[in-house]
Order: sequence, then C-alpha cells, then structure tokens
Amino acid sequence: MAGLSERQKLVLALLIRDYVDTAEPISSGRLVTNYHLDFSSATVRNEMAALEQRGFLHQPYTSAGRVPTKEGYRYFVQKLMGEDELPAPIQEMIRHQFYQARHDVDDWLSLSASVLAHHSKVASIVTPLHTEKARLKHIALLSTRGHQVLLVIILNSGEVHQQTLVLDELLSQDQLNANAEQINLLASGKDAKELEVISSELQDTPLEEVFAVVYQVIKQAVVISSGEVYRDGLANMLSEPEFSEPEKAKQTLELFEDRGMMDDLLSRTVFESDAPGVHVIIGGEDTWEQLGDCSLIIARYGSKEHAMGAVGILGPLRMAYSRGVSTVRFVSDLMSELISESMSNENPI
Amino acid sequence: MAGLSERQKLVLALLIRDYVDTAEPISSGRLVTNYHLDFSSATVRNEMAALEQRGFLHQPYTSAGRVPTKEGYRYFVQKLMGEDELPAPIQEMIRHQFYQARHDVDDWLSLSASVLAHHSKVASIVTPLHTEKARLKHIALLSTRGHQVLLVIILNSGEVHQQTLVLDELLSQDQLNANAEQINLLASGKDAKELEVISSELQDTPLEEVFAVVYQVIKQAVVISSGEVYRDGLANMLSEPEFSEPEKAKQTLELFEDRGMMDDLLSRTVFESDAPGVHVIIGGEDTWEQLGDCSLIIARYGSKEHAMGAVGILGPLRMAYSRGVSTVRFVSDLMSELISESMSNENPI
DNA sequence: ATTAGCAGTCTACTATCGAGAGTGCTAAAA
DNA sequence: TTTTAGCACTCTCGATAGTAGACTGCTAAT
Repeated sequence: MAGLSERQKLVLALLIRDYVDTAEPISSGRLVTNYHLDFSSATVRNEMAALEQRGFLHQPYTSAGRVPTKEGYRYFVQKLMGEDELPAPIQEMIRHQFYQARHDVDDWLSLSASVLAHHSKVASIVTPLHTEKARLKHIALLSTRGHQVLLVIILNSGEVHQQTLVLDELLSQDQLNANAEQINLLASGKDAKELEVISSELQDTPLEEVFAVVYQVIKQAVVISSGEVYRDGLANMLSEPEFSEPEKAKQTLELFEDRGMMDDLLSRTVFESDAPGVHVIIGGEDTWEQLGDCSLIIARYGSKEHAMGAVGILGPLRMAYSRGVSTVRFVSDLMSELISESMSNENPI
Repeated sequence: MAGLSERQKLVLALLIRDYVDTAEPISSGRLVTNYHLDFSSATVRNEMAALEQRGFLHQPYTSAGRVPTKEGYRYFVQKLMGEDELPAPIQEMIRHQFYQARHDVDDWLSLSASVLAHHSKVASIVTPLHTEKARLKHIALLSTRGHQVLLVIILNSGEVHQQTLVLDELLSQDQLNANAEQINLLASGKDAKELEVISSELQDTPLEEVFAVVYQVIKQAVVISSGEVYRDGLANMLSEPEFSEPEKAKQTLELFEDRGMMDDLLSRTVFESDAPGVHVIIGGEDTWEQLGDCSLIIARYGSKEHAMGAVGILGPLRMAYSRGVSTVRFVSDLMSELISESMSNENPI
C-alpha cells in the first residue's frame, strides 16, 4: 500500500479542518471554494474516493459529503498535523496565573484543569503527582478529636498522604509526638520493601497499628489512584453536536465520572509507556474500547526521578487536535518546569 | 382562598405520583383507571379544572393531560407528601457500608455522595464539615521538599486544613518542630479574633510568615467554601427526559459544576436558616433564580456546637420528592450520628 | 353533586412530494 | 495520462396534508 499523494494529504487535511469547524459532511465543491484550490471539484472527488478506499473518509450516505473516520484522524495527527501554538500573550497570561498560585501543587493542579478546559473547549483531567519508588520522608501524628488521630505521611517526592486512625488507647499530643519520633527514626528514608521488614519486626509492639497504616499507604503510593483527580469543563462537552443524543452524552459522562476507568487509561498510556511527550488516543479500538467515540490527548508532567502525574483533555473525535496537543504540551511542560523549579532547592534531610 | 377539598388533594397527589413515573401529561381517565377511583373521569376533570385555576396544574395544550406546576409540587411537598422510607434492609446495608469506612470523615463524605446518587437516581452534593466558631487546636509544620513546608492546621472540631508554604529560610524538620511548638504554645485554643491580636504582636519575628497563614486559614474556616465538595450521579441526570434538549442539560451541568453557586445555595439554605431538618427547594423563583428548572433537597449534618456540613440531591422538578426527602434525611442523620459518636470520646487536651 | 355522552380540539404520526445538494461516471480536453 | 466539464442519479431534508386517537369541556340527564 503506497503512501498518500501530496494532493491527497492536502485534501484530507483541509477536509478535517473544515469538518472540525462545521460538524457537517464536507463536499468536494465546498473545499475548492473555501480554500481556492487550483484544481476542480471533480479532481477532489476522485481523491476523496481514493481516501475513502483507504478507510480515511466515510460517506454518511450515497451522495452526501465526506466525514473523517477514526483512521483518518489518526493519519492526520501522526503525519499531517502541525502544532497550533497558543498565542504568546495567552501563554504569558497562563504562566502568570500559575505563578500567582503561591507555589502550592494542589492549586496548580486545579488551575491546570481549568486552563485546559477553557482553552481547549472540551473536558479536562489532571491527576496528582505520584511516585514510582516511594520512600518515606517522615510522618506526623496529630490528635484531632478524642481517639481519632490524623496520620500525615510525607514521601521523599514531597507527596503528602493523610489518613485518620482511631486508636484504642487515648494518647495526648505529646505522647503522639514521641511515637511519631520513634517511627521516623526507624523508618525514615525506607521504601516499601524495607518497610515491610520493619513492619513484621514491630509485631505486637504498641507501634504496630500505626506502622501498619504507614506501610499500607506507602504500598499504595505506587498506584496512581491515590489522591484526588481534578476535572473541569464537563459542560463544554454538551455543547458539541455529537452529544446531542442523550444516550451518547450519558455514556461519555459515565466514562468521565468513573475514576477507575480514567485511572486505568491514564496509567496505561502515560506511565507504562516509555515515550514521553503528548499521547493522542483517537476513539476506542481493541485496547481502548472504553473510550468509544471520544478522543484523549494526554501527557505526563514531572520527572521520572521524582514524581509524575498526568494532564489531559477528553473530547469528541471531532476535536481540534492541533490546538489540543499544543495546549496539553504547554500545560504539562509548564507544570514540569514549576515542579522542577520548586525542587531545585532540594534539601536532602 | 379556601383550602383544597380532600378529593382535590387526592387528585393532585395521584397525578404527581403518576407524572413522576411517566413524565407524560396525565389524563383524567388514566387516574381513574390506574387507581380505581370511585368517582368518574368527568368528576376528576372538574377537580383538575379547579386545580388548574389555583395554579397547581398546567395543560401543555388544550386537550392534553395535566402536568404539575412548581406551585403544585410545593403544595404537594408541604401538605400532601408522606415520607417514603428506604426499606429497612437497604438502610442496614448503607449503615454497614459506613461502618466499614474505617471512621474516616472524608470516606464518609464520598460515600454519602455515592449513596445519595444511587438511591435517589439523581445527582448528589456533599460539603465537608465546617465550623462556625473555629478554634485552633494545634498545628504542625512538616518539611516536604526543599524550602517547601506543609502546614497542617487542626481545629477544635477535628477539621483538618493543610497548606503548602515556601519559606525564605531553609529549616530542618527539627527546627520546624520547634517553631510549631512555639506557635502551639501561643495560639492553641484561640479563635480568629484572638489570633488576630497575636498575629499583630508577632510582627517582625521569624514566626510572622507562618503565623499569618494560620490566621488566614482560621479566618477562612468560617466560610463554607473551604474543602472539597463531593459530587456524584451526574450521569443519572442525563437519563431524565427533561434533559434531552442539550441546552437544558448544559445549563444544569454548569450549575452543578459551578462551586460558587452551589456553595451559596448550600450556605443560604442550610446554615443561615435556623430550621434544622430537610429543606426542599423547588425550582428557581425570586431568591433562587439560578436553580431554573431544578429542585434541591438538602439537609445539614453534624451539630451546631461542633461542626456542620450539608448533604443534598439535585434533580429535575419532576423528581420523587418523597423518596428524596427520606433518603437525604436518612443520610444526614446517619452522618450526624457517626460524627457525634466519633466525638463522644472527646478529649479536651 | 355526579356522570354519561358527545362535539370539538389539538398533537403525533405517516405518507407523499419536490427541491437541492452532492456524487460517480463518461467522454472530452489538456 | 491526467484533469475536468457535464450530466444522470441518489438520497436527505423540509414542507404539506391527512388521519387516528387522546382528552377535554360542556350539556343534559341522573
């Protein structure tokens, strides 16, 4: 199967561009008129027929215009698409917003979600930072109410976990401090494996209960599903004509609401793959069936050495991939930059 | 304006019941057949005409069945509706789920949202606990990464706030502990007003920066907007026929996504009103214009002495109010119970 | 006060039809 | 050989019309 001719590529690219705007099947004549092509609509029709043969275009019915298929979009994204950078002033504005967020990672996350949703006009997802080889930095035990104690666990990456415990014994804050101190001495700097050993050694001591939880949290810190996932721009989706049938809209919303699914998608794409950069997944097929008729543009941020998270957008197949990719790239780069900046004055205990 | 006759009440109640099920205008004959009424459809027609006169019913067009108006629903909820309790085994099941949630308030919150969404088949909202007269219990400073420090603030109510700070100076965990200790000695047990005094006294000392933040957080703790609001069941809404026009659906979703609006609604209804118990707000009117064609069933949980939050459901006008009210009541009572239980072994340091 | 009966009204559904948009093919032009 | 004009053909979409049927409101009888 030979490659596409230059003219075929042009036709495909223009058709997708037009279709993304109008959401209506694109006719040969329309392309010629809109883009002042120097060949006739009959020629375009021939090229379209060829593109349809290749599975890149589809006719809703005999003698309607053409619509891109998933394969068409994929070819477009892989081979034809340039990146449509956000205008410099907008980039500046976003940077500014991030710098105003008083260097709090949580604020950055929700801001990312909001920026992505706003500039891509589709829904956005942002997962928190997350470390692959988590090491305990230290813990604190804080009395909250009666027998309840807040266990705060800080990992080497700076990741924070918290968990409420209910102790059998009633301990004062001073006693709790002493306990925490003991655990820190024992376990600081250890990873999950080493903690397991300590955990078993602590069997039947007063520290056992607390320590078991610390151990659990560290163990769980290697799966992405810890921490809140930020979402935004849900309402954007419903404006798109593809979601005018409530059935489709409902499916998509369910996909979006279902944490487990999203986590799976994110971790499979971004974390298991070694390729950094922006990933574009267009519609469901074999491995990604859950996506259905949605596309996902996603990238990780942070660094493998410290901690990583993912930012992405979810929209209909017919979305502005070019703008989407560069927006996701911009935000993920910005996040990485900010985080590495805030880690550059690292203090090794 | 005299009250409604018993038969009018009956007709209104049955009509609403039927309409909630079918979402279609209800005819006189239908009521007679479905409920084996011992008077004729002509009589029902007369009563319907009277109810329409009173503004409780509406005819989409001459010679279609009747549909309840907002006023009709309001009358129904205030005067006619009984509570449709959740079946005992389901109540037991829910209780069980809550008791398994290892006594962590955050888990309870998300569980509440999920239970409400599931059993009411509409969308749910749950706000975290929040204290009116917040007093500082104690704080902790935990080094996370480099100059970054996690400030954990525990209030008397057991409410936990956290905030990342970036300090100018690089301090070790021991130094941080010392600082935190100092602040705790100074400020523990104080409320916002007293902290303000301390804050000004601390001007130009090394503690100033940290203390300023503690002060801010305490001050903010009196507005509900602190902390994450839990939502669930968005997808449920889209199944309802009233949201089949994307325009309506979008509006509602925007309402739901907009934190500020929701916060406003919640705090106005639940916190400013002295009446405890379940509040039902049916559709937008004067004060609640934002709600549009949605209804909100909401109740607070917790107690005025310690801390309060709100749980509620948001659905179309045509919703099962009876079931909704009892579900919200059940969940809010359960939450209150659990929280007071977990506070009963209060330890006044 | 209630109700049977009936005329009147309005929607929802179906069928039909024509305009228009767009294609594929063929044959001529480049 | 490639491109293109021309044309017949196809299919949707919107408008129009007609019909079945679902309810009502009214009137007159019970």
